[in-house]
Amino acid sequence: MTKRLRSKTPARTTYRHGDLRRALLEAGIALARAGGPDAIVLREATRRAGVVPNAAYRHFASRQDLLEAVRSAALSELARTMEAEIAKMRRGKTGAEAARANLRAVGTGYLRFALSETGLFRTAFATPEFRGFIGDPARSGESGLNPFQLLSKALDEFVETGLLPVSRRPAAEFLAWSAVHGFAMLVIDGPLHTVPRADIDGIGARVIAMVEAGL
Amino acid sequence: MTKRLRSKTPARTTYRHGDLRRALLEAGIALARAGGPDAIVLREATRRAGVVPNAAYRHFASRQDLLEAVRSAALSELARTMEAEIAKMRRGKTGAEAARANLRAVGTGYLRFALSETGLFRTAFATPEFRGFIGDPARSGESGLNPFQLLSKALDEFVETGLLPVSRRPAAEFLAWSAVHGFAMLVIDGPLHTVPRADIDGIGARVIAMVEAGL
DNA sequence: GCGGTATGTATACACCGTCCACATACGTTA
DNA sequence: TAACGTATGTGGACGGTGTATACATACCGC
Repeated sequence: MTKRLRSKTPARTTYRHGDLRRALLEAGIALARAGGPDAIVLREATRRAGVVPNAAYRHFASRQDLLEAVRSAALSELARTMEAEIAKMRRGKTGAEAARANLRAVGTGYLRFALSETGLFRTAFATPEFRGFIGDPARSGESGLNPFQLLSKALDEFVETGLLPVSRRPAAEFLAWSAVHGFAMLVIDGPLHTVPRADIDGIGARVIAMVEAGL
Repeated sequence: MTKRLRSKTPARTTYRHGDLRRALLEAGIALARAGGPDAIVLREATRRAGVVPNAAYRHFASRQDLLEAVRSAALSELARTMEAEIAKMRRGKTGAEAARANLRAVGTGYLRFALSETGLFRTAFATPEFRGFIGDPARSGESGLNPFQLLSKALDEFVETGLLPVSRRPAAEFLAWSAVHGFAMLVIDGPLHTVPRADIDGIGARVIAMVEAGL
């Protein structure tokens, strides 16, 4: 377990930092990106900000509090990745065709983020603190919707275009989410970990197809 | 974060312990059961075994190594829970009906374990070390099959009884597993965390139905 | 009965999160 | 403009962790 911990900003001329909270948050995000939630270590974040360990406590109540802030940022970035995928896949489609493309985009965007930003993705789901998950602007994308809400919207459209009977709409989010989230987990640190990316994409597409067919 | 760490066996009359490896493993299992993978702390395990911290290194190369051993035990117990569910649900059924019951039992057994032994379940999937997952007797139930193999067998039966076309058999494990595993995750430390158990069981049944319909 | 090896002990190190007391600079108000 | 209160960063300490290295003890095969 070799650790290579170095300061980005070893010495500061001013006594005050300027924007330490943001600096710590960004250090935390960088750590999470590289190593997941466990890699977010307070002392290292302060080191990178060029500040003494305890300075962090002026801006975050605890390590957990910093982690929570990083988590919000990760969820927000996830939402943006999903939005980008939606915009791309939906182009030029209408009605049921658009609804299908939309739901697929939600799934593939989710997986794209999970597989490319593994550390942040794992951080985003590293704690049971989901209270306030719905409707927190800090966790949303540019549309103002968080990942969960993007999925909900896609499913609403499924009902509107007659692809899903109203009777099966309730809790449908969780069916779809379960499949895609579980798949991501199995790839990230499960039995699919060593499978080549091309195969992963193929199986991922089948997972999304399963959701469409089985919802 | 109050910690109540006490020795089970504070003083030993003999210099040798007798079966320290087992004692450490069982302490590790107890810790994991109560608090998940992060709760497995080497020093506490040795404390419970009534032994000095470094004694652990005679039996486990590192904390990670102990964690790995606990993980195997957890997977084994998961397999046994699934086997019990299979035996229960399959009773008196044959052919396609038995195959369906079998697959459902695999899913519900998995969920039963995930929701009742949360700490062990989270430990079972706490690391990307899935090399050797398939076919390790230490991770199997009484049938000699591990959780993955139990699922595979259930899907084979789906093909044999004509419930699933051979063309869609490859990698079907991962589709089914994704859905159920993801659902478990969303319940354990996701947005379904606060939903009452009765509702969870209902949605869980729909997840399994989705798999059957969409496979 | 002896010697080697397996097992447990003692001591120490670096790292972590966090508490407390202190120092410095900034903003407000007189 | 000077004084002061408050926000922010520092210094030092404590108990916790995993783990390395050197030493002590007991068991086992000859």
